[in-house]
Amino acid sequence: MESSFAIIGEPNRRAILGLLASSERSVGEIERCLRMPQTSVSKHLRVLREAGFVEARVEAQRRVYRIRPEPLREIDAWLAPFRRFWTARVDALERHLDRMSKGSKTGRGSR
Amino acid sequence: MESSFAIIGEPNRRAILGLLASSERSVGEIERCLRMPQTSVSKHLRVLREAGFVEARVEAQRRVYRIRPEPLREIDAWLAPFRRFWTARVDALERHLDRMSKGSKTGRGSR
DNA sequence: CATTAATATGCCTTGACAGGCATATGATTA
DNA sequence: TAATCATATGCCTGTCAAGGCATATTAATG
Repeated sequence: MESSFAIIGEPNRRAILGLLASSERSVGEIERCLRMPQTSVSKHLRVLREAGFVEARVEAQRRVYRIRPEPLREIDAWLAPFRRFWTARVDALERHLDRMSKGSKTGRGSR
Repeated sequence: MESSFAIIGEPNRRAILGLLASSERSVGEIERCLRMPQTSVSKHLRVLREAGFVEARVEAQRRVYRIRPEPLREIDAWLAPFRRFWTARVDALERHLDRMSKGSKTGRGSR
């Protein structure tokens, strides 16, 4: 399961990440929120953990999972070259860039 | 092959999209640039096309493919709730937001 | 019309992985 | 220590999709 991209291809995994986006949760909480079998949650969490999307803090018998941004950032970065397709308010400009090719260093801090 | 996320899970597909990000290309050009069998390119393009990532213009015997932004935008949108994890320069602010919840419109960029 | 170029499609095999179930591990409390 | 809660792991099975290969389709050109 190499790439970060493949990891978020799985809907349940996205759901888990979505949940954790708002705040950290224990496995049991995730299980209940998403109504998915505990064993399944644990497995997905393992994948997410090994890919660096989440990390766990041990708290008594439970493990509280939280987001780790790096892989998501990587994905965000990959999207960069495409942003001009919807960021460019001026259509003409976009068309222009299209044939002038490489000029993708669109300086201006977008985000 | 439902979701847009699953689509970009495939490395070759990302490569194709990456190529098209700079400018539109024919199947043959993609084939040569990426050194991947034509039949494979065509299949991936089909998947990308059906998922709305690309569209083709017919030009004589060749089909020139170009990016269609929508699905990529969808992915970009999905990332939104996570951006605060790396956008927040001030750690304290982030912690704060964590319990104050929604306030993610972090507009103002310095630098 | 025959040939060649450009692209698409069908079939087949193989490998990955999600889901279900049972069970193991580890920590807690009585 | 036994019983229980919380989480992880192992095995098995079905599914689905990528890659290879041959071939079909469509357009251009001689």
